[in-house]
Amino acid sequence: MAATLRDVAALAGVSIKTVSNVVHDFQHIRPATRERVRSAIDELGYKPNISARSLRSGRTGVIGLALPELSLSYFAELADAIIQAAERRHLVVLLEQTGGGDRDREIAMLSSPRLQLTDGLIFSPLGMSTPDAALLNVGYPLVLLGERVFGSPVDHVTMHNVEAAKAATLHLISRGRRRIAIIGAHEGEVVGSAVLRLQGYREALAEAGIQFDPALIGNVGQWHRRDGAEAMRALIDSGVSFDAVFGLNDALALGAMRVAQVAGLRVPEDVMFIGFDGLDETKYSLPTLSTIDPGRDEIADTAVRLLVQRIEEGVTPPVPEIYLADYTVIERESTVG
Amino acid sequence: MAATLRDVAALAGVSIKTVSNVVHDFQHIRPATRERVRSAIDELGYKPNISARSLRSGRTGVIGLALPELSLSYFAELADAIIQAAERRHLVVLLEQTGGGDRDREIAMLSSPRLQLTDGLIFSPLGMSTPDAALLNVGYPLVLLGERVFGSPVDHVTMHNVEAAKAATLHLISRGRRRIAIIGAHEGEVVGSAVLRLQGYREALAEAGIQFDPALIGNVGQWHRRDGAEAMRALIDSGVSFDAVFGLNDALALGAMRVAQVAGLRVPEDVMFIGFDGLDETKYSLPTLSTIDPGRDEIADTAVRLLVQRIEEGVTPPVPEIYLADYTVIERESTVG
DNA sequence: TTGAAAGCGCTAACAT
DNA sequence: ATGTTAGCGCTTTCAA
Repeated sequence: MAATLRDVAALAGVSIKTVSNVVHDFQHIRPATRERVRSAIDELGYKPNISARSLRSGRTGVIGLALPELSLSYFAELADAIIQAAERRHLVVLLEQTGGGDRDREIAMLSSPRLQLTDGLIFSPLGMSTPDAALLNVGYPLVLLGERVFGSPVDHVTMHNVEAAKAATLHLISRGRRRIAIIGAHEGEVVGSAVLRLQGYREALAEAGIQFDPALIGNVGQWHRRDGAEAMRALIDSGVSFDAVFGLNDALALGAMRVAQVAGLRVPEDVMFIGFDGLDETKYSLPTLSTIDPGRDEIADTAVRLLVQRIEEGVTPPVPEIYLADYTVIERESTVG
Repeated sequence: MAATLRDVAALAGVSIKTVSNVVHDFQHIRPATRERVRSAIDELGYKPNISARSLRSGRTGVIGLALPELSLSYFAELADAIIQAAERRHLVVLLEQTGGGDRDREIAMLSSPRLQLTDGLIFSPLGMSTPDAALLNVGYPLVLLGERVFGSPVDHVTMHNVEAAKAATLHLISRGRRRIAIIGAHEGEVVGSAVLRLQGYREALAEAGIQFDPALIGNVGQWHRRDGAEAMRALIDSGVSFDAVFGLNDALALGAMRVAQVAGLRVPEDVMFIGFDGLDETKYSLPTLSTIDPGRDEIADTAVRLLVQRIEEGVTPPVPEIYLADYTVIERESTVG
């Protein structure tokens, strides 16, 4: 059986309060006492019982992270960053997967009893959308990620999607490209990353005085590498001419770039490619892929910081904070020259 | 403030024991009573306090998962599978990253107080090795993954590395290839996946009567896509002739295949490729990559099952169980023809 | 079939 | 500077 405060107190010949004081590094402890307690702790291998502590204090030191699925590299890297950010604040992360955009599962997760021993939740939905905003009014600290839900009553950490997509497009334009294809549009959607990034693309075209050509828009189902490959194949087969491709995320761009090369197109000479997400993988592709770093570490760090803040305040604030991370255009071989 | 058992009991006009009985679906409750309690629970939105429950019962319903880093796709997919397997058993997963093979951090993690509120741990080391086996004799239920540590006193779930690598090599041989290059050897290492898989390769060659040629062995530092690309470049530059490549993991194979294609080699006509891990990504590469499915879901499921078993037994068994998952050769475009 | 009550290990208010 | 003590919300004997 594990040692308790009481055991340590008995061995050190003091009260449990004194032991507790030592454990918590309180003032006003005689050095000799502290020493005696310390060695008793070591001798018994005492470790505080977190369940008891959190029953008492109402805090567990655990935060929840709910995201679609780790098999999607973007979310794996996001989880990586969030776990590291949490660790810096001495928090540990309980990870739940909601599946690839299943709205009902996402909503159910918000009231899952499994989150009971969590002090708060960082939530990255993929299926919910703005009309569901009110559902985020849960009774515990919650920080929202992503671009599916806006106007919710909780803190929201997201990125400058429109501006970043515009910057990506302008980057291609600055390289002299005018026939810029899009890979990854979601036909008919009105919310989410695809819509925002497509908007950024159109703004860039408008600014450069290039006419928008619907024939250059490649629609996809999901945002996996395969979808990018398929869309690229369709684009090539359609016979439309293009000299650059903006993949709305890196997986799409990588899949598309692959197909283009196999079809005999040279990158970047014939076609330039840029992606979006700043995946680690883009550093290792051939050629290396230009992309938008959406500030993942900053997003992770801010999300944890805001969550901790809300946890410590104890009450949901009247005005939720919206944080937009800085983005960076990362120029690599796929757009050089 | 959240409702407690006491609140529910008061509203339903019964004792807390009765409420507890209803919550736990015990027998011998008059239907009318049950109903009254049920509606009180609904009315108050009662949810059991897990901290209190686990203080009392000694269980939290949380298991720990410690692995190197989610940025490595293999571990992201493993985590995905383990979280799903845990969910099936109504367990939730607390995820810790030990970093990319940092032995000291791995060892420190084993006695981390952050694991306190965990019923047990699934541990996948990358830096520790067999001499450290005794360190796994921790005081709580532990299941070991991977091929870094053998002979430890705990349950171990791993795979038929040698046999699977042999099967991969034989697959290439059965396709008529004789000059099979290896990408991913770790020079000088005596423990771990690289050693075992290289052994399988050599056994296959021996069985087929093909002489081992050290010039075909590509050494790498890590097992990332980039390392595979670099090793491939070196191999091509060396001028050695080869008609097939066995990447010791999928990332290596993908990186290598890329370089080979850019160098003008046709896959599979000139060079066949096979990887190892069964990453989701191998389904979407061009060409799709043959690989070894090491039974990831089976590994995940077994690890969770064994852990639950140990948690329920309460004591470490005298004889640890070693479970070897089944592997499958997945034949794709990169080895067809 | 239900109730009363002890106590899991800890924190913190209060006492000395 | 240190000790005493009342609960946090739950599970679980034991009793009724």
